Amino acid sequence: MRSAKANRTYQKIIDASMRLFNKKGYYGTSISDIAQATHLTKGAIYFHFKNKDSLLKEILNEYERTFLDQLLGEVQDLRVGAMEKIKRMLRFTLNFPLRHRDLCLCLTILSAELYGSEPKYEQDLRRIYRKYHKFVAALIGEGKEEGSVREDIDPDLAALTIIDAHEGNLIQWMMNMKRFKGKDFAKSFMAFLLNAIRR
Amino acid sequence: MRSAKANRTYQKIIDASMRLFNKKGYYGTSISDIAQATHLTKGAIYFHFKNKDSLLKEILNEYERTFLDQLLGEVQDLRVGAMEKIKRMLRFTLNFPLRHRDLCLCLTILSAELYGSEPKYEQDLRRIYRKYHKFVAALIGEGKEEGSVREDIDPDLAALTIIDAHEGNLIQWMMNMKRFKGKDFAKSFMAFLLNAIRR
Amino acid sequence: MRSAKANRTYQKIIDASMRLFNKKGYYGTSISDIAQATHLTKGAIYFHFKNKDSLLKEILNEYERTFLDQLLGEVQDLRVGAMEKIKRMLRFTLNFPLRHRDLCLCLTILSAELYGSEPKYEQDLRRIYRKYHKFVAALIGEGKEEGSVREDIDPDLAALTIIDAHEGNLIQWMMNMKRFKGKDFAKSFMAFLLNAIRR
Amino acid sequence: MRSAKANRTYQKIIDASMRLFNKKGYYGTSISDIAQATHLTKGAIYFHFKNKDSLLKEILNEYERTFLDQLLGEVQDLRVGAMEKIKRMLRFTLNFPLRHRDLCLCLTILSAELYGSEPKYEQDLRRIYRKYHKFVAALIGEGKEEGSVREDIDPDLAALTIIDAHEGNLIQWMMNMKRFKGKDFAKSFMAFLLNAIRR
DNA sequence: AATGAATGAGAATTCATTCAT
DNA sequence: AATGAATGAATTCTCATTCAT
Repeated sequence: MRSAKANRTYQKIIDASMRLFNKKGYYGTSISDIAQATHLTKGAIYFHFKNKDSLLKEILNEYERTFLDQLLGEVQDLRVGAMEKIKRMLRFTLNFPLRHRDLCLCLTILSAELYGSEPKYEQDLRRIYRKYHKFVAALIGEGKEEGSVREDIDPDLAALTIIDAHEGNLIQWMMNMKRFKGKDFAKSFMAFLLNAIRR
Repeated sequence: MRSAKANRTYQKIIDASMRLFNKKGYYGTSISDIAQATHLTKGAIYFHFKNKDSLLKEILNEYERTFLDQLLGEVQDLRVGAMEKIKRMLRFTLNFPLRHRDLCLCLTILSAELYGSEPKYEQDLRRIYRKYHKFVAALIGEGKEEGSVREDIDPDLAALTIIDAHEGNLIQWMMNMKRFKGKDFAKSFMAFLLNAIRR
Repeated sequence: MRSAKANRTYQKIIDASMRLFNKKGYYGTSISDIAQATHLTKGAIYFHFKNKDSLLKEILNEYERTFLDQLLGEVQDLRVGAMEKIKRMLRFTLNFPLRHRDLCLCLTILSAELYGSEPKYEQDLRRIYRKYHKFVAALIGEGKEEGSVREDIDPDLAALTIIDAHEGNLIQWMMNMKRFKGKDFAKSFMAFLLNAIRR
Repeated sequence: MRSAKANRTYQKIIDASMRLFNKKGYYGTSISDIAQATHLTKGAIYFHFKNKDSLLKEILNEYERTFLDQLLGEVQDLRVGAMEKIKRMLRFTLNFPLRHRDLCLCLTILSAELYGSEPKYEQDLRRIYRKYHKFVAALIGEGKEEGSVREDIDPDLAALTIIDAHEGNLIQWMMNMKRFKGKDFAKSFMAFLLNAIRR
């Protein structure tokens, strides 16, 4: 059982790392950078994390816990129609970056930077995306059966497209942060997607 | 005026760099890697490129020339309706990665990896995206005037969404290359976007 | 506050650097050379010094502290005549290289090698020489007022000449180390200079 | 027999090299720098000079020819008293840098930078200085016999001191170029030296 | 007489990681 | 729980030199 102090330090390191990974990328961020940002020494960081990799994996885990598992928990077992679930899913997905900006950008950036680079990261990333994709595709499938989603939509490909769009959205949002407000962005985006699939 | 031999070597370096940046990211790729991949020495790379930065900038330039300028050239002055232009724009955009896979992925990866990291790249990236965005937004605007695009669509945000989606699409495509064919992906994606905006 | 161990290592690096700079010049000496000479790794050198430049600057500082400030401290406020001060100044100056051989040669070599090359060093070198020159010129001025120094001597130019002579002396001493003893050299040199200015 | 054009290029390279060695030192100057300064390619430089070493040696030779041999030729066989010869020697020596600034500084800088660094340069430098020293010492010896030079002067050490002073003088002159005029400098210096040895 | 492409060794510097304290 | 010193391998980049043309 870790002490409260240790826990605080641990989270401080995670938070600083996310911010730095967003700003400078994974390879662009050194342990020294993280040490400086947390007012700790490099040694201290190695006390809390086995190595740079494990820092990354913890961030991926945090994403899975706070985004994916949360999303599934909130939507999956609702006793409402499929289209309503889809709307809630989109709302959750689009609101998430507003509350967890760093975590969210971090995942997007890391997937672009690390995907393909080394199998050790690939596996984790793939697992997360598969889980996400499977869930979205299932919802769209339900929608088709229910008749609220257009017939010519392939659930697999549509799910992929929605996730893609959301990913790219984050990248563009990051690049245009000063020009558009997150709320407007999210609203326009949601309407856009609903138009696309709704019968 | 560069000699034919120099030109060949130059392009060989650019090509290998794109492939490597895609696979391992910009920071993850060393000049040594590029030297090995091209069967040249590190010194030879530095004969053709001032430094690693300029290698990157040349790739960005190449993207601007082969994708953006080409797209603008082909679509802008057509004597057809706005919706037809939008369709051609989407077709060009979606076909492009099939013919220029490395260049295209490279841009996506680099924008995610480098954006925000260092102002020197930011400027170039921003310039390219602005140009792209301005063009797409103008087309959608034309479509609204013409009456072929839904009235509740904001051209600026919709353009952004289309570009986003396309970006994210590439990331996902990269991660799912083995599961879906590029052609199917593109087709599904195009239908999706047209549904979203068409009146 | 640096630990005792760090201080020892720090000084070991400074000492080795001076010896190597004397033997091979600043540009001729690599960090690898210094690492080998100190039985440390290159990384360890960079732990103690930001870069090669700062190593150099520390040596210049050390010269200022151990030679110039010491000299000023010992001579400036003596309650004796100007000519006596001049003699003591010369004695101090001429004895200094016998006790601080490396430091002294190092300064001479670095000034010849680096002067004009890069403004970053120029500033420091100039500061040190100005301070030295100002002090010597003042002493000679006092001597003139006192009547013990020839009237046709211009303090500024004479000070410069004395400093020059001393500098050149070191270069030649270095080149003739085996032929002349430092003591004889210094003695002859002192007589020479006194003859030159004494009324 | 080299063509006129080749000779011109050759000299252009030598001149540029001297200027650059003065400004950035021997190790600080690259063949690329020289190529740029001469508007030639590196290859062209290697056509005229075997390597960087031989460039240096040619400069040392030029110094020996234009300074030393000239000085000996002008003074050695004069049918005048020793003190007069000494005066002429000093005048020649002190005027030389005014007419051959680059060559002169070059020698000083190279001796400081290279002496001790590598035997191959040491030899040449030592030869030149020995020849110079031998000549000056002989003159002072003659002066003593003639009775115009103080009895307590040791010719060997005095010669060394004069050469030293002149060397250091150049370094200081270089560092103070803007503050003192060469002419004044030389005059003050000559008076200084004559005072020192004259009976 | 000169160019331009390329080599290969070595330079400065960074950085993940270790470990005694 | 954390520090500070050190390692060693990798990285970007420079540079003297070569050689076919």
